[in-house]
Amino acid sequence: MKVLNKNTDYAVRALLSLAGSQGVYMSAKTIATEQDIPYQFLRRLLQELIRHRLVVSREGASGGFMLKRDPDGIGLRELIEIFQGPVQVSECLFRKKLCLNRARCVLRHQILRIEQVVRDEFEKITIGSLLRDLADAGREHGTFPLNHSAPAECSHH
Amino acid sequence: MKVLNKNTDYAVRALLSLAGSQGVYMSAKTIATEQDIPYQFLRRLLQELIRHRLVVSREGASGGFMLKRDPDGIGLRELIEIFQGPVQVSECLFRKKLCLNRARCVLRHQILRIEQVVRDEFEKITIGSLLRDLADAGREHGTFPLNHSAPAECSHH
DNA sequence: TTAATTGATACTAAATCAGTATCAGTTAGG
DNA sequence: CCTAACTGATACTGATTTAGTATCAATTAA
Repeated sequence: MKVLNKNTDYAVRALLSLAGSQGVYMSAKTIATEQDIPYQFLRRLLQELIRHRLVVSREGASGGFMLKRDPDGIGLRELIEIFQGPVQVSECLFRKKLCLNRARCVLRHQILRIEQVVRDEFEKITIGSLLRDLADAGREHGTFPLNHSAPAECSHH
Repeated sequence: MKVLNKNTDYAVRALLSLAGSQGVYMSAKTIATEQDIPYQFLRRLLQELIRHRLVVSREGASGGFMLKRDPDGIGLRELIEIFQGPVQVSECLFRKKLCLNRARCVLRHQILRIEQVVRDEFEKITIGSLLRDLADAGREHGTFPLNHSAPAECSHH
């Protein structure tokens, strides 16, 4: 059971880059390099983030992307819902009103409870909180957060 | 984000049927009819449950399947791990020791915490607990739990 | 003018998901 | 001893999702 797909995963990292350089436009190429995300893939994600009004863009040379919303207001839950649809445990059985026989749908309220727990947990984790963690980790190691010169170690197999 | 796939989903329901008729062998056909699960699909799931020693089988005419373990000891977590692999949030980034640079893996400990929460929640839900809920729901409505004559309403689209 | 950039799509390969089909071996009961 | 009802094992299929690539047009700073 893998919870986050590449879309969400990359989106989180892209937003961390953007949150780390607020006020200036950052190009997709820069983000892609910094976070080791496939360039064209990233561009689609950014368009999606624009559609959801999390970031804004400026076209043309020296254009790029900038975070529009407060990093503390962007939770993992929202990103998951954008890129992977609503958090739900089992679609066919417990949704869709197919199971009119309540005795057959006994799992349902348990499942709904878990869905709520999962949503709440992901809601707690925001781009802002992650960025602070990242800054702390950087301080511990005497490096700047989101150090641009850091090697891209998360390469693909 | 869909948490349970059909495998897990059907497995839970099959185990509920088996737990509801402990001590006797129940054929795949009976379970399939009772829970409205595609017959051949179900047979593969049952083989998998045998391999994991959750159920035992008897071959030949009037053969079938029987629950081997205590229903209270079979949690959703175990079933998810059998049919969907270990509960993990994001494979590539935070696993596999690829991210040696700790500053780049800041999400990791947050993610691990969520993974634990999710595992714990699914652990709490067992075949035994579900069966009791089901019996309660049945009593409320004046029907027997897992009533064999109940119509199969969860048909597929 | 041009090089760097975003906007918008179209395309592909591989993996996973959900389901079907087949054949061999086993067993209870007539 | 036959046969019908089973399980065991495995191969196959079509649809969908996932992850990634490619292309072309429009915009803008220098």
